Amino acid sequence: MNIGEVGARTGLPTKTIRYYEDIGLVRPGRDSNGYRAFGESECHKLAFVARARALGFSIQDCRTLLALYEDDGRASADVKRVALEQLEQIDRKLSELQSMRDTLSGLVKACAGDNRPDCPILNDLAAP
Amino acid sequence: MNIGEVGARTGLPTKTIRYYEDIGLVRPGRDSNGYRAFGESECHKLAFVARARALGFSIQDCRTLLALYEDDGRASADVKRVALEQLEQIDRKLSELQSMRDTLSGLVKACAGDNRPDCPILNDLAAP
DNA sequence: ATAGGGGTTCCAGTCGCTGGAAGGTCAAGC
DNA sequence: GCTTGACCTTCCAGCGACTGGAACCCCTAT
Repeated sequence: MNIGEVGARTGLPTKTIRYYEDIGLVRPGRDSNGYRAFGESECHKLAFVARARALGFSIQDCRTLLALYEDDGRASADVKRVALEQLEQIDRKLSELQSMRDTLSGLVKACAGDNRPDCPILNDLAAP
Repeated sequence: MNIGEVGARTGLPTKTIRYYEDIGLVRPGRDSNGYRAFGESECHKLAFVARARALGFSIQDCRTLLALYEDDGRASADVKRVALEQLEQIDRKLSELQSMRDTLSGLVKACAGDNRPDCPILNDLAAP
């Protein structure tokens, strides 16, 4: 399978797939013409990574998850721990964003948005 | 005022302040010994930027907001537009994170987290 | 023979810092 | 006067996870 087809199947840009090879996430073979040759399993791994990335897991987490996935003797607790940490990370980010949103939306509401210079948004940034 | 005091006043690391000078956000003078010399207004600008950054505005947005702040003839509509775009950005990010959270928390709940290898999280990543 | 659509490599840039090395400056204490 | 330590300076490199572009090779169809 060429890189283009893998991209089409996984939804990953070819650039990203090459990058994933660069950093050792996958190790496709090579055709005699120098083209990367992906087997089903490499393609599957990439799809796995694509889904993990879509859940916000870091590349390092993806490495860990892939290793666990390929380890028949894994404990699901190990997977769960990684996932829980990611969930906590998301929650931290969510609450940070939510508090930004609260502040900003208050300021936006307070701003007339007309052609006069008076502006509560700038006032707040200048001295909250 | 030396960079250290500006850092203490604004809460910004000195590294960041030097970086902000590098990219032209502020233009402190220099003492005869080569040290940066910040006046009240430069320090105030940095505090302004620090607060804008804390609301998630990009450096480019900060430039725009600073310029508007310093323009007595601005229209508050121009400020509001920048803020509204940022609010929308935050909302997009929030909903993306929320949907990650939903998926991930469902998977985490479904995972026993014991020492057996069977794991819904990995199953989902492998084929959702 | 040529055109196009694959593929390859390598290098640089993104964003917003952050770390570290190598060195100059200043105030306090001995 | 000398040392110590905290400050300051510059410059260069690296983070994460790609992304863009240049320059080139390969394959197929017309």
